[in-house]
Amino acid sequence: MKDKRTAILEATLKLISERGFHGTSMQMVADIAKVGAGTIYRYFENKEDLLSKLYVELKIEFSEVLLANYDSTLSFRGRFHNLWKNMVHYSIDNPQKTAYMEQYTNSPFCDHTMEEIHKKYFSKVANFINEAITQEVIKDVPIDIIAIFTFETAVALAKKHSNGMINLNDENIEIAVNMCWDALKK
Amino acid sequence: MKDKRTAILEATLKLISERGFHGTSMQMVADIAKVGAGTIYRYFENKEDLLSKLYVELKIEFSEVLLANYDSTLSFRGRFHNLWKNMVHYSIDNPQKTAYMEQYTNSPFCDHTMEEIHKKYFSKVANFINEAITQEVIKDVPIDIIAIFTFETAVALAKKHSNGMINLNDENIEIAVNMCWDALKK
Amino acid sequence: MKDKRTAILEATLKLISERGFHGTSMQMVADIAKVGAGTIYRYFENKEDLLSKLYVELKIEFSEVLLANYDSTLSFRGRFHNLWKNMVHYSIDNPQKTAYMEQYTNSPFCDHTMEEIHKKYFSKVANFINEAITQEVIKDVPIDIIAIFTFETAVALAKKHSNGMINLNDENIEIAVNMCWDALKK
Amino acid sequence: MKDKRTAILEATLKLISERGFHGTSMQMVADIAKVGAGTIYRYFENKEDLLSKLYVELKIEFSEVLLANYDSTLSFRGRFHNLWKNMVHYSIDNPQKTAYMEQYTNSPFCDHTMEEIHKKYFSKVANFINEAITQEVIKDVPIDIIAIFTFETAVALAKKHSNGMINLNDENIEIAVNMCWDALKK
DNA sequence: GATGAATGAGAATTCATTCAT
DNA sequence: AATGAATGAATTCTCATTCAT
Repeated sequence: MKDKRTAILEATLKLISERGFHGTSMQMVADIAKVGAGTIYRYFENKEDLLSKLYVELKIEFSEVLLANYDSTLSFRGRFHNLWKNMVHYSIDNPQKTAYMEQYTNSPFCDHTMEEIHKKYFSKVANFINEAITQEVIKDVPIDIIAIFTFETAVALAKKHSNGMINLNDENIEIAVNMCWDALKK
Repeated sequence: MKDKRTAILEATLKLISERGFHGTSMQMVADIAKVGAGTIYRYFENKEDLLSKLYVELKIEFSEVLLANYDSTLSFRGRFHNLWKNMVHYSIDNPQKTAYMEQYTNSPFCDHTMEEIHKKYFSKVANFINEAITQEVIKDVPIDIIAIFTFETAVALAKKHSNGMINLNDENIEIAVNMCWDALKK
Repeated sequence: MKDKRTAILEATLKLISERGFHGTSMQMVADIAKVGAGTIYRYFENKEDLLSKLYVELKIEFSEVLLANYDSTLSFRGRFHNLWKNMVHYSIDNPQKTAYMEQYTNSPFCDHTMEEIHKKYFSKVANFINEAITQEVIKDVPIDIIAIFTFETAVALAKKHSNGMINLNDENIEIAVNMCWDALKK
Repeated sequence: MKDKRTAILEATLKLISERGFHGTSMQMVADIAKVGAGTIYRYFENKEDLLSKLYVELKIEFSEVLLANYDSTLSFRGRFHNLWKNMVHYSIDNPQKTAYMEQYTNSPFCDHTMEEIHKKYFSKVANFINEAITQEVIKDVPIDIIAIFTFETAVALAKKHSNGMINLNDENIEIAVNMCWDALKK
């Protein structure tokens, strides 16, 4: 059954986003998932594999959300606004998933295999950016620098929102997306 | 002696930046610091305290570096450029310290106590930003949003440089600082 | 079906002779036997029972081989030579079975129940020995001491051969059987 | 302190000779040794290392006992009798140690590293045997075959004695040592 | 102050066995 | 009869922390 696998992944997400890798034992995952401890190992090779599989699933989901309402009839600016807002809304609406992905990225589990996966699932976004560069709508700078001014800022904002440090209401989102666009546009 | 305390902090920095919280035991710290395992507990209450104290020291050092060449006769833009470049250069030159701070920030150890400390040591920078807002040189937006477009971008860039994903040469730094400024300026 | 039972016993023999009791899980046995894990428990009560049943079957086979070419027209010496060589050849030709039996004998599984079985299946050999004692061809000593100078030496030789420590060619076998006989003969 | 190390080794010997490798957990060893579970790992790398170190210590002790009363003024036959009786008496007097060594030898832990150790500590015995061969007192056969007719028989006898299958009184020992000698002598 | 041997709770993982299908 | 997913007790081993020296 897919049920148990899903329950395990959900328990892992919940626990790790709240307590960190450190503070989450396989037993805890099993308990929250209402599953025997050994059952986890029927679906995942070991703890590292569990964390990695969860990360990949979340990244895929995230990448799909970004382009949910992609509309090629819009201006680049309009498309960028949509993309960026999707990112922020997802991050706000899914604080656990966001926290998990951030934590995973900054952990020794996240090796170079993961970068491949990252690139694979974000290729559509990369295409959009490259097109905008070619059309001279945004600055002609390395795409990784562009990424920082889009992804990292969006995620960081959502994180501060979840922390309660910022109130990301519509007004503030509008401010932020415009700051992003100012940074990128030619 | 201050010596042992310093040796412990340095060993902690080295080990954790290379192996993560997970992979660093108190025994390892003691060995690298050439100190008995029990000695750590004369200077720090426990592991969490050690990690936290190290974080605070690094944050203070970092905050002091930022304003190293602060020159009130320069334009806001010029002062911002200096500030931002200090940040990037420090991050590039001190990859272990940067890695440590990032890791700590994304860990469950980093609770709200830390935010206070953060604010305390960055008050001078905050003053500079607020003055620029008042003088209508940069956008009038919450300071935490400003922070994201300055700190987070700078650190993220340095991290990608350390990873080898970007080559942060002078040209790229100039590009990035201008993107930052475009995001902020009115 | 007898098929599955046989497949399970063969898989057990193969695995345990190669990997030991320790290194052989019921799942491995099931996999090699191409049988569901639960199926083993239709034929054997539990792991211990499986190991014990296999041991008994091997001991029976072994005891039958010993007297394969028993020829009552031969001298005692001739009959002993045949018997002993059968033993050595069987041990050399069936290293897995020999390894299994040795391992089982030296394990806590092998309790006193097994000694009964041992005696039962080797009664014919015991009769032959006792007859030789009565006829004053071999020394009049307890049969268990005789057994050591026949069985144990044969098996130990075969084991050293399998290890590669001795090359049990025909010459060496002849040497050894004569040493045995010298030990026994009056 | 050597105390704890010794206590751990003694507990291991006792438990494993009674319950086997399988049936002996590190926790049991710790409990019997009256030591914390972690303490074992201060003295031994892991379970395998513990078992191996114990084996080596026992083999050394055993090899020393064999030649305890070696007297070069005696005939070869006399020296062999002493040697062999030492072996039997040690095996009878130390059933746990004997059981342990037997068990270890027949386990997957016992790899080829051990053979080196075996040869090292029994070199004096080997020298004695080789001398007897040179002097044409015993048969000129491979030393490993000689070894089987001395060591294996002695240990096997002692084991049967411990099992209660044989009563190894002085008479029976005399019988057995003579059988051995008959097997070896020219 | 400094040490490091000792501790034992807790971690990840395995595996014999069961039982619903 | 046969299966194999599920289980959870048991295992090995780690490591933060203590405390006698």
